[in-house]
Amino acid sequence: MNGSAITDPVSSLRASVLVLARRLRNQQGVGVGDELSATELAVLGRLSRCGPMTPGQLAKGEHVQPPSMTRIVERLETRGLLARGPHPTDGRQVLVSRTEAAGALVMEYRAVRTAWLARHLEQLDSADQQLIAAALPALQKLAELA
Amino acid sequence: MNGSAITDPVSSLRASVLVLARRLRNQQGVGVGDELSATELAVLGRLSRCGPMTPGQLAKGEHVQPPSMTRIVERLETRGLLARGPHPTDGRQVLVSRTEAAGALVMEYRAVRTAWLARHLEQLDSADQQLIAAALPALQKLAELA
DNA sequence: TATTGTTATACTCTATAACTATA
DNA sequence: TATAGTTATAGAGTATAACAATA
Repeated sequence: MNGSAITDPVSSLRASVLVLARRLRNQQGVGVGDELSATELAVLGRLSRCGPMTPGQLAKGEHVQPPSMTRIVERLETRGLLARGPHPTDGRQVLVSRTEAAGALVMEYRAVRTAWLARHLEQLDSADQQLIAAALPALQKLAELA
Repeated sequence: MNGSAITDPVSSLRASVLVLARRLRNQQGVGVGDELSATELAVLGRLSRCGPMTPGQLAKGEHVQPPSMTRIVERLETRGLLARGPHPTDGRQVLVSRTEAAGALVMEYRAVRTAWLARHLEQLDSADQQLIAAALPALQKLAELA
């Protein structure tokens, strides 16, 4: 009657992503001593993957505003998980890099959270698991689009 | 070198979901007069799809805690978008239902936000679009798992 | 005694606007 | 004058703990 007995695909994607993200956020810091938010973990992960970057690049990558990234970087620096250094050629910019201490912590966290998500993925039948796995690169592209 | 040049699938899913959700949240209320948050829209949408429900059922569905749902329901009631009524057989429970005013608003919002997401989906090549579409039911199941 | 919902409180995440410093 | 980053401020979203009412 209302036209959404079957929700349209885009709405379905939106709803699923919102719920999943909420659960991922609340799932954090289960057994690991130091608390690390979802975004903080994402930033450390990005630094691990891509090497030192400027706060601006990090902000673009995570799609947050620059002041938000300043905050995140600040907190991580306080905890000794990343270091701020000068940019070689541009005095305005800053180079943020992950510390060694962060390496171990990221691995620990990733294991815990990945386990949580993996546990849920395992509850799907293998066809569904494969569909999700197949769509991952596309989802990643979608998340990174301008 | 660090073992995550290729991020593992589960981490990739987590990262993409987090970024997408952030963007979906910030994308809200673009041209529509009344402001409606992502979760509020999700609740109204759920009521549209499933008919009147108790706050507890809504909380379970959206995977938020009961007090959070109380808040959301409160705000929506204040704006005349839903109504609280007595439960027919259990005096403790409450039946929440969408008002007619909400119907039009939901459609309007859905159009705006769906358009945003659709615009981004269109930037992917059609193979990627199909992969995402194919994975949607599985993602929905994943979001709904206990 | 268990369950449903609410109230009270606090914290995290993120944004916008204004400011500083360098290019 | 434009750009990178930061500071200051505010608001949205959600949680946990304690409480009330009904089963």
